[in-house]
Amino acid sequence: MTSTLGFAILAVLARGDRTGYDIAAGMRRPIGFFWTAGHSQIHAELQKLLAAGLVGYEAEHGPGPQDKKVYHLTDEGSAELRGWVTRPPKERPERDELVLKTYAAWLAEAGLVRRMFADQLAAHEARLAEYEREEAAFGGPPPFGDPRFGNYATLRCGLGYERHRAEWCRWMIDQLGDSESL
Amino acid sequence: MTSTLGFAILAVLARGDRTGYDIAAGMRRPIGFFWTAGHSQIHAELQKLLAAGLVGYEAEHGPGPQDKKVYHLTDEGSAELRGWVTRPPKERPERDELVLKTYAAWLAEAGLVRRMFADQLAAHEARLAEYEREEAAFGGPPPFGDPRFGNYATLRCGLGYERHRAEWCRWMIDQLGDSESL
DNA sequence: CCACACTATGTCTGAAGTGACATAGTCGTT
DNA sequence: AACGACTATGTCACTTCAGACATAGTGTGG
Repeated sequence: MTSTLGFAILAVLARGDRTGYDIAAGMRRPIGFFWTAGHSQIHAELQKLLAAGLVGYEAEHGPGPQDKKVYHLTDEGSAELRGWVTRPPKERPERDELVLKTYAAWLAEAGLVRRMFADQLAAHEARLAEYEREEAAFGGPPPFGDPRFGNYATLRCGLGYERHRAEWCRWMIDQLGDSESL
Repeated sequence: MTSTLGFAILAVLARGDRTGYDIAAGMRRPIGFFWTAGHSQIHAELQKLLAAGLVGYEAEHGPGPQDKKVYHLTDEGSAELRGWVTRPPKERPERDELVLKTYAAWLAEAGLVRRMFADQLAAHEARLAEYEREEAAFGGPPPFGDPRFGNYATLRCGLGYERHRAEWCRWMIDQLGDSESL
């Protein structure tokens, strides 16, 4: 009964051996914009994966009170991951604070709501520009089977998401527009 | 220190008095596609809101061992909600299982991945059709200040999201396309 | 030579969220 | 008259997650 976080870790390890620290660093945004976790969670999860025999590690001398542990996938871990990839994802409930605020926006002053959406729009446009730069660095999609295909495909998703979100913000600002106050 | 769930409840109550049961029912998808919660969580949260003086209730005789409690916003609750609406939302980390699977998709058979995306696409198209029917029922956006503005604006967001998602699924299927297997 | 940032592992507390269990009245159907 | 669906409130156990605390070596810059 590996959790989704467990599979996220396995997915990272499938691309190369890493320490818990490296996994956590790789999951910090904006690099890993589809799953995040603090290092405390990752260390705990690694111990579960270890107990389940899905990962192993080589201890090396490193900084800190404990040895540095370089984790790798076992054959069982690799098989588990491969099986998981094509199983239909379970629906996660949407929990979006901005949309919730929008639901209640009719209670507030139009000018303040407009300002909030303008800030959101700016943030989305900044991220969009960043993703577009990243996309340009790929010269088109890598072939399926290349690990970089995964990076490119998730980037495409992020790109589409930011565009949708920015467009919605613009629509909201339009709706609120021409309200005298700001 | 009201939680976001607390504000979700206040936002629902701002539109009319309701029992805990009604709030939970209203938050079941697909009606409330921006925040969901089980009834157990809602009853617990209502007690916190009550202790904080943000809501009150009238007990009526109803089914079950306890009285039925019809909750309403207090003036403090209304003020709290109004203040919260235009405060910038805190960034929630994205946690998207399908995107995570995509990141690891290079490990799996193209045919199986394609099948998974075809299923996802079908689900998005079904929801899109449903939202489009709902949108048609509005004859254009209600004016800001009308509670129905909130419903329409969130619907627009959902519409944009489903379109973006469906497009991305189509792109993925295209990438995997012409692979012999299925 | 000292301070600071970075690498690196881990524990603990508490909040948030999920699903099962418990209880019981009303209303419509068979 | 019995059965099931719906209304209605609540508890409990469990998992997930976030953030603080604890410890300590290495490398860089002033």
